Amino acid sequence: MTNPKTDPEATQLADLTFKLLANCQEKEARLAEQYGLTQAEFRCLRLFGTKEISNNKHIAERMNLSPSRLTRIIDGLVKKAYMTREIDSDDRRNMRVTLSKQGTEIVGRLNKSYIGIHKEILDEIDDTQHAPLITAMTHLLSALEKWIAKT
Amino acid sequence: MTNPKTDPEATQLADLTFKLLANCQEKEARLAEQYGLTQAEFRCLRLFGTKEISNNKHIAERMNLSPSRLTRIIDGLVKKAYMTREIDSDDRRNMRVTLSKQGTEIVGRLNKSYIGIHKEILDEIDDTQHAPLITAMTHLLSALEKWIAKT
DNA sequence: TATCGAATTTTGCTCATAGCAAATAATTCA
DNA sequence: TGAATTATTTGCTATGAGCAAAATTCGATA
Repeated sequence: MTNPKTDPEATQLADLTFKLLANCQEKEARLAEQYGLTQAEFRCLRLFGTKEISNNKHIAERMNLSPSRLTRIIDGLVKKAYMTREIDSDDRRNMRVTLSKQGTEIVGRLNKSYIGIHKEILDEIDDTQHAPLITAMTHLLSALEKWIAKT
Repeated sequence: MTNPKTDPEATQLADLTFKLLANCQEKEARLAEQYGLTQAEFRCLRLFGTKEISNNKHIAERMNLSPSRLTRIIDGLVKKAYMTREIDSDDRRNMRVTLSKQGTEIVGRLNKSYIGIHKEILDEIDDTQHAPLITAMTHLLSALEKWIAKT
């Protein structure tokens, strides 16, 4: 194993992810604002996608937030009429959370914008680099997930 | 130009950056906690590096935060004895912010850890993929910065 | 040189974000 | 049935962050 202190690749990667993090945060903040959403609401809607995820707790786990926090985020989305909340008749402890008509509509537009941004970004990069970029980042993501899991 | 609605590369990239963002945030949060720092303090120290950046306002701009917020972040770092703050004799309006001895020491350890994590991540990825990963991500970062600048 | 305007930091206030613990309601199991 | 468990919500509290005003200093100009 080489000396970690002077490993130039690891140093470069560290620098890249640090800067990417800041820039991606900025990107999401701007997009959320365009749609009149808070960042948490944005994340929640995008994570929700079109699939119906049953309960509060499940979404909270996926978003890495406490259930109580999630209650209030969904409060906001219900107030904005993007989501509806009703008692699950199979298990009356659960709240069945679903997208409203306006909800699916905005998620559609929002995903289109989000993808559009990445299309613009890809346009700035040489075509031959697209596939390597995707595979490289897929590897990076899975390695990162592994690192987080083992901590 | 192809149809953005169904562009599979842009869709994949969108998904990847969305997930990477969440995971990188988590990674930074854990590392900051290990060192008894808040995330803002962590970012500030890492951005500061070993170089001496003169004033409050300059750091605030780099960190994309308001000067008043920065004042309090540096308050914390001064309280933890990682930084010192003194009036700039050239322009007495400025506060000259510098790392203390313990500050340089912790920044060194912290950078080493940060790089170490990325070394662990690289270890999970095939050697031949390292260089492509770095170049691809460099392109991604510059394209992303360009997108943000033009918004 | 005296004064007015601009720049830098700090402080007080306010609001958003987020978790914890208690309360409530519903289910499961002994 | 009754005790333990699970899901959600509510009250409280702490932290994160910006805005506006105050204090200090600098610079330019009349």
